[in-house]
Amino acid sequence: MKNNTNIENQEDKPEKKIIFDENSCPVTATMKVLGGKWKAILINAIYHTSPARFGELKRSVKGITQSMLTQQLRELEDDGIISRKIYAEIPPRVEYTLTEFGLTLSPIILSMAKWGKEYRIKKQNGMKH
Amino acid sequence: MKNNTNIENQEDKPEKKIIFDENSCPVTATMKVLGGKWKAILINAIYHTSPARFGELKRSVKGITQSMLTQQLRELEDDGIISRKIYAEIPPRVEYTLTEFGLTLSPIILSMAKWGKEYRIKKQNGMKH
DNA sequence: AATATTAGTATTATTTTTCATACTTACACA
DNA sequence: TGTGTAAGTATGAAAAATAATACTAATATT
Repeated sequence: MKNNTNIENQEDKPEKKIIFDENSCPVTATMKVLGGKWKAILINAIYHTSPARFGELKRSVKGITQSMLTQQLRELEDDGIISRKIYAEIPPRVEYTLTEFGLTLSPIILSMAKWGKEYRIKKQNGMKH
Repeated sequence: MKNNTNIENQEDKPEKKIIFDENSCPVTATMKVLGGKWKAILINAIYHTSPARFGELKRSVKGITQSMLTQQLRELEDDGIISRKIYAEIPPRVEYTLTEFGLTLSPIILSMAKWGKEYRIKKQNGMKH
């Protein structure tokens, strides 16, 4: 009786047959909105500096390119997270704010910020596990 | 006084000069651990079926390939989120569980699951905003 | 008349992620 | 002797994400 193909084991550990599907997992759904290299930091930035102008975000979010910024802001807008207000001025002025729905992300953003800080500390201390 | 380059406006809306840096934003740090196509659903799956065997995950997480599964599990292990227990049996048996540190992700996972569900509803209803 | 300003767009490259496929190991069982 | 099993590795191809660069509009200021 050296291996696990015996009846005892098979009966002791029946397989749990829950299915996890990309298209129905609510955590994955959230990740589709917050995922990628820039969404989280952008939401965080707008959360802290709202209303945020385009150029202001371009300067404050280090490393982002103009085209990425435009693209990511559009996607967040399409997802109903932020709103875009255009002022009919020259040169143009556009202000971004979190929508009411976007603000419902707050618990996620806050818990992620908290966790991220502790993860940093753990990494600094050598990640002994 | 048609545009915003007048003194009044410049004084009314001074630029907030907070800097958001990829490498120091704690939200981005968390995203590096949870991001990508499979991490969130995997954590969720292990969270619900722990201890989870490799082949069990391969069958329950729909669409994931064997090599992706291996790779993502290794990264989660390297990040201290999950632990891998190998049983010296033939055929092999390997069980994955969330570590104590991995369990500290629970508030994030739970708030993301909750939000994801509401987002789905909003999308179904046509996303009027 | 030339230059600066803001918030973009368009296009092409490069990098990163993900996928598909074939291969491996050690033993049990037919 | 050959086949099945679980948990992988290795390799190259394809797809997706991100970056780099150049361009635009309308007006104000110099």
